Amino acid sequence: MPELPEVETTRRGIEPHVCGQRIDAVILRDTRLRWPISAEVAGLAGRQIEAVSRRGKYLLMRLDRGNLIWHLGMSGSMRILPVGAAAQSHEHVELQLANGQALKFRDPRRFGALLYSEPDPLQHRLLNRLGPEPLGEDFDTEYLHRRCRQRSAAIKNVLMNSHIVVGVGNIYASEALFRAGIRPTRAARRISRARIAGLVDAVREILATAIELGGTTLRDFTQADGNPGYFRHELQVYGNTGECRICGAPIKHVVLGQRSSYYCPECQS
DNA sequence: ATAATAACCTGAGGGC
DNA sequence: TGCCCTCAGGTTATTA
Repeated sequence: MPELPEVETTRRGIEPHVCGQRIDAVILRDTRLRWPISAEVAGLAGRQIEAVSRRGKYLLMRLDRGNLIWHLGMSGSMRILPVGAAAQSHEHVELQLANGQALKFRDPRRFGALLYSEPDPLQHRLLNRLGPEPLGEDFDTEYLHRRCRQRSAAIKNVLMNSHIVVGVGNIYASEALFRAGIRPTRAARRISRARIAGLVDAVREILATAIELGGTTLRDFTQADGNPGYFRHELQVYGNTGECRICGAPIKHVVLGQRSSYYCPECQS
């Protein structure tokens, strides 16, 4: 479920509650995530959480010794609730903190992950080859144009490739391409530099706005306080089985790289 | 190296 | 009500 805006929303939601807190207890109800949760995680009681950051769709917690690397997968979410609150279904991990609050990780499909890394988590094999942050300076026209230049793959698949740029998932890829006026099926190498420039702007604007609105809630995503994200109301094409909000043409639905994709055949070429 | 495909898992919703 | 099917915000591993 969560793309960059949802992960950033989660980060901002939990940070004030967990930063500087000692972990009193770790409760592992189900360790069968994308990768099994290692025994080291079970022994983290007594450590202190010093910082919560994000790299792409990964949430990183720096402890006084070691680091936690979280991924929300397709259906993961985090909540802050008082210690003792009844556990929901699929609430696989709970960190009970010295302030009486608990960080709860819920993930019905278990595509998420919780990894422990003693060294710098950015050097972890899952993170060390990620592309630039879309809201950072390294993601610019020159960069994206270079990465697209030789590629015959559809631009939407390129945008969703975390080794090219992180954080852009199925919803925001469709929305950014609509905003940029580019069909998701277009071969990346067939897009002019000028239109790539527009795409870079579109990606940045869409993601920034989505963060401001607390992400997109379609089904089960919630912010850490339980509220939904409100970007859903801003969606132009994703999940739109009706007409283009700009020109009225019927929105097209195609499958690209096994993922549903939506575009306006009039506004996007 | 790049591109396409299968795989991981549960739940919701539609059709019958 | 219940069964069967399809689909869902992600990513890795495997194969051409």
